[in-house]
Amino acid sequence: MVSRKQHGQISDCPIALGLDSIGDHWSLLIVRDLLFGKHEFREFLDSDESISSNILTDRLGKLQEQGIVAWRYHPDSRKRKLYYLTCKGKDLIHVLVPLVRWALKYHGDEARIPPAQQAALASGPEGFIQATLAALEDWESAFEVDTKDAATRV
Amino acid sequence: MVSRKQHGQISDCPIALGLDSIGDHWSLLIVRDLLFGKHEFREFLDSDESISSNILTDRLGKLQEQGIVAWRYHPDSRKRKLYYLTCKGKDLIHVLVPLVRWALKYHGDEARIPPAQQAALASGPEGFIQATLAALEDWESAFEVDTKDAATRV
DNA sequence: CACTATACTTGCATTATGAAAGTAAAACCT
DNA sequence: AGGTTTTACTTTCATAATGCAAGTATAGTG
Repeated sequence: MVSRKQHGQISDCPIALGLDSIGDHWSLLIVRDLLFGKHEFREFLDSDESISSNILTDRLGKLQEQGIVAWRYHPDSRKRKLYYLTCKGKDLIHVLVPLVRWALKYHGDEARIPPAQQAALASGPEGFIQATLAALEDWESAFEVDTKDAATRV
Repeated sequence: MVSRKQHGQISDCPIALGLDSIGDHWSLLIVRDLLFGKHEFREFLDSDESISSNILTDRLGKLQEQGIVAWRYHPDSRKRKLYYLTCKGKDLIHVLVPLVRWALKYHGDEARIPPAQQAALASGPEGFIQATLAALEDWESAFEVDTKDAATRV
């Protein structure tokens, strides 16, 4: 195990509490992948940011501990796991979208958005959120996961 | 100098770019302090999270490099610096507020909010943002800082 | 001109990170 | 059935970031 504490519950400020959950370099990027259609270990490894497998394992574990991520076996194979966001995890879209808007406003020249999201984004922040969550719900019913139960399967 | 690169520009995803600016344990907490009336080195040191002075120096430097924070001397003394948020920095309130809402929703039992913010928060997210920014602007005109110029004074 | 306050810096021990290689179990392939 | 491949991790080890304590430089104070 690489590590188990993040920042270590240093204050009762909600911002500090929030950062304690997702305020590291990788957690929000994994949440992003999960929001936009990636669900397997290998898919996260293959993202542009090229996370190491040990860090990915660690962060997936922490996100599960916090009830942000859960998983089930792939229906076709017990050697594949399908990770997905719980309600708590999906709610982070309301943090991610303002972050994207800020980054586009001030670093828009360096930023590039995958074509798949371009269209949804054109409909404004609210439309983008609705479209993204609707796509996730399609996936959830296709794979029969219920994001109401935040329980971690071990 | 403790460090100069954060994550190191690993992809052109706006989320990764945003995290590169503020995705560490301390930067957003400093921005929070600056949003809510703290302006001096010692005040940041005295926050509940008890940041180390070397880390504080480092992060203030990085935030200045990125045009999120600037400073001027205290009118009463050239040995005191007054740090303040640029427009780019103040805009992060639109990221912080959703983060607070998320944390309150899922960690509300552990969270505690200073009385000063309780009232403003009661008027809803938009009212809170307006009240916070209005208070900042009062400070800015009292100390004659112009947050339109993001230039770093050295 | 000593004394204090502010804003850092430095040194050093501890902890986190990252790249590469290794492993265990399931599935697939003659 | 037995070897190979795939998936999801673990382990190892070098490097980088962090955190505490102590030190320094400069401005202002008595």
